Amino acid sequence: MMKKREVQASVKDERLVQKRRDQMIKGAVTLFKQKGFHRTTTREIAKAAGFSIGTLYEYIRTKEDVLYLVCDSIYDHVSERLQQDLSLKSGTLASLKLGIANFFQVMDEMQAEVLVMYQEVKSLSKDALPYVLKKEMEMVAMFADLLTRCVENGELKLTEKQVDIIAHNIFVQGQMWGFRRWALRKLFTLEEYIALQTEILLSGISSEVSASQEVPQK
Amino acid sequence: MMKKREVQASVKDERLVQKRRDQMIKGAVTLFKQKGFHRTTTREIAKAAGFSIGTLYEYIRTKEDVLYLVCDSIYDHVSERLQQDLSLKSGTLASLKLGIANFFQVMDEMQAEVLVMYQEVKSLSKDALPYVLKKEMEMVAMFADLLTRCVENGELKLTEKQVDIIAHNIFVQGQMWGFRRWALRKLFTLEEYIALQTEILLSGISSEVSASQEVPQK
Amino acid sequence: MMKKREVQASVKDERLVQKRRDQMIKGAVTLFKQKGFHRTTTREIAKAAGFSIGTLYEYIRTKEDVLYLVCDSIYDHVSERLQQDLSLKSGTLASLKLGIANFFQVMDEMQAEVLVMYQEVKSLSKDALPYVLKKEMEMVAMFADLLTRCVENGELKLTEKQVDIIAHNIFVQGQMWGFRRWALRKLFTLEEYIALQTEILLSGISSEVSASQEVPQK
Amino acid sequence: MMKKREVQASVKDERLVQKRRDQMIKGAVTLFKQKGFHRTTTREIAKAAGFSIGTLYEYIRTKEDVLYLVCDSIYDHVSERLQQDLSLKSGTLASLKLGIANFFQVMDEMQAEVLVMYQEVKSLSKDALPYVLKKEMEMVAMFADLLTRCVENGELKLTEKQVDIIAHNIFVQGQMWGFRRWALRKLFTLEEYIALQTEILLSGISSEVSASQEVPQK
DNA sequence: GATGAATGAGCATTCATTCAT
DNA sequence: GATGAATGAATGCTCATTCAT
Repeated sequence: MMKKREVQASVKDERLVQKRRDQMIKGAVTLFKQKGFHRTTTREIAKAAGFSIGTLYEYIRTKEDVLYLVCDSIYDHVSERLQQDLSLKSGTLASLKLGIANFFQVMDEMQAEVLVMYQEVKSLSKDALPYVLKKEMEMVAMFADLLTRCVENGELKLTEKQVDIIAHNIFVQGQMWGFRRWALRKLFTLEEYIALQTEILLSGISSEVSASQEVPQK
Repeated sequence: MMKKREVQASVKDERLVQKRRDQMIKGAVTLFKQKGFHRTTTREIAKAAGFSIGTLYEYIRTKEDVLYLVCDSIYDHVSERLQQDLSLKSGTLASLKLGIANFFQVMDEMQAEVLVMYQEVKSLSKDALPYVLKKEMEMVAMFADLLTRCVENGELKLTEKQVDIIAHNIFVQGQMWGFRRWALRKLFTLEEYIALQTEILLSGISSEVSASQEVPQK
Repeated sequence: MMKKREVQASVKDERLVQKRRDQMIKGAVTLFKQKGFHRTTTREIAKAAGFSIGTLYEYIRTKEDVLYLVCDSIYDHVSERLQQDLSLKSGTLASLKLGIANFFQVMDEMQAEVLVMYQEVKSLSKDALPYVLKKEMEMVAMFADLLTRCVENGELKLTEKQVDIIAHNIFVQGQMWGFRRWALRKLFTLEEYIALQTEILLSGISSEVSASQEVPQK
Repeated sequence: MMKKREVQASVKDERLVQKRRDQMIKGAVTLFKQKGFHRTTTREIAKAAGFSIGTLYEYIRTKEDVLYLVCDSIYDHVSERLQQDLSLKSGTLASLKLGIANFFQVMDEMQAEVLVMYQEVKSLSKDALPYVLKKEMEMVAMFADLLTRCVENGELKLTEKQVDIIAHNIFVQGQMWGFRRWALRKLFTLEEYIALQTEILLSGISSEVSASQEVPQK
């Protein structure tokens, strides 16, 4: 796990800093969702967080810090959820399916946050960007690990490269649901989407027989 | 095909308008790539396009018009390329593979433009956004058509829903190469990426025997 | 009569200059009425006049020239109308009444133009302003002359100062009808206004008996 | 009395808002006098008021707000002065004369402000204009009241319409002194002007014998 | 003589950031 | 620690004027 990039605060009391930042992040996410990072003013963030503009600047140095804090917080939430699901599973096909399903579920729940993050990361300074990108790689790596364990267990037959690309695909298809929900919702429910993607993903890969009969035919 | 949303120009000469807008788009893409839409000033756009700020505003009404013009131009380029590839092909597996490969190729070539577009669309007004999103759906539909023809020819066995989701997947995996090249490049060349994705896509789907022997083993 | 302040034109043909300027003034008055001088652009003036912005500048040097031309033209019209009425009349009370009535009538007809002029004169340069103000004094002087002739004829008994102030009053009350028509119209018709003002003006001044029976009692 | 149209301020402290706006109005009047509303920039207003452009916008929303504030303030001053004079007087001829004299005096003192207002009101938005015009009607109404009381007391013999028109005349003659001082000053002192106008006004109207002996013969 | 594309100084307004209270 | 008034650089956009065709 990486060392956190520090955002400097004037206030000393660590507990207070955390509390204020949580308020700040909560307010900022709502605003960024609505209007994006650039169209949101620091005053609005302060107001949404429930304190004055002066106080806001006691806990951050620049507006960009808020974006970083938001991105960091989102990743923490998603990572945490994933870790719970993934780390404990043995390398079985069933656990893989569950992991994927849960990931898509998280992406659905945090859709707004994830959307915000992907549209605004590029606004992060050269300083913060790599940190955030590395976080993303960590999440892809979790899926790669899961797949690798399945391969080791003989449940899947994949080359290393295939493991990598499929891990990426899972991750991207999860994001896709968050990103393109406006289009996909017209075609599928989340459950259908999960079932279809899982089936396609595994159909050519698993040692099992094709699972096509599992696809819900709405 | 949709009717184009018009961007109003003060200048009457249509040929000149086209020329100046091309200069403008070219300059703007470069700048948006570097700094994003919001951090780019209209003055910078004018300068990059090779004319004065006053002249810029002879060809657009607002800064957002530039973004719209950029997005529109990107879609036109990509669509055009796709149409060439896709429309002429008969519904054979070979033609599908070619179509996918070409799409990924376009995404690689236009990576910067596509990246710009995806990070900035949300900055479009409520007026322009649906137009751009519809363009995207058109492109997904091209793949869906292609797949449907393969199904009709008996080369693939897919339900309608599967056609839809796979069309989306192809599209998103193309974008993924554009978006996440920074990560993927460390793992694959474009050719490998194309080969791997194609294989995974078709392995569980086609009526043929698994095509695993085609995967390049670098 | 003053020498006209010249507005320089690039075009030589005097007849053409006059024609184009008439178009220009007509268009400009309409626009100034609607939006005032400052909110009207030279492009709009050119368009309203029926030619291009380039052509506009063949006949004037600056935007302010248009305002001067407009003001000058309005004064010419009003002066001309007044001169017809006033100069020919002998110094009788009846002729005075007629003169006043006609002036108020003109002010009613040219209300828009006069309104424009009074709200925009201050925008004239230090160069043009005195010229326009002198025009105004000339018009006041016409009334003073008329009154003086009445005094000489024994129809009125007035000191010189009284002549001056009454001339001003007549002029200002005429303008008042133009300026404050929005308020006055709710109270009086033009005819009533003329009758009332005339009566008030003359009641304390003329050698006759009070003319109160002339007041229309609507 | 009308409800005030509110001009929104970001600053909360009402006392400070009033103080800053007073500074602002004072600076703005000076500038508008010199160059008119349109030729005055917001930066100049801020500077004249003694603070930065940013601070200016903490107390107004748009440049037009400054104009409105100026107009409003002028009316308040004039109204206040008038109210003191007019409201307390019984309906005697002497009090009427005093009222008129005081009004002309105010117009002389506030000449610059009044001039500014009359040349710039038309620049007010459709929102603010009616408010300002109504203020004007209120002032005319004060004179009408005064005249009516004189009629009731038998000091004047006037029809209702005559009351209305004379109230308007008084008001306009007051403004005339402010507006046309450049011309009138050559002919009269303020005192002479007041005396002459009062005499003319009352000579045909009052129940007294003509007051011509009161005219100052400078 | 007429046209209209090009120019760029100028302007209103915003907003991140600071700092005295 | 909290507040919010003050700041002024920065920005989108306008428009009078010019000049090559």
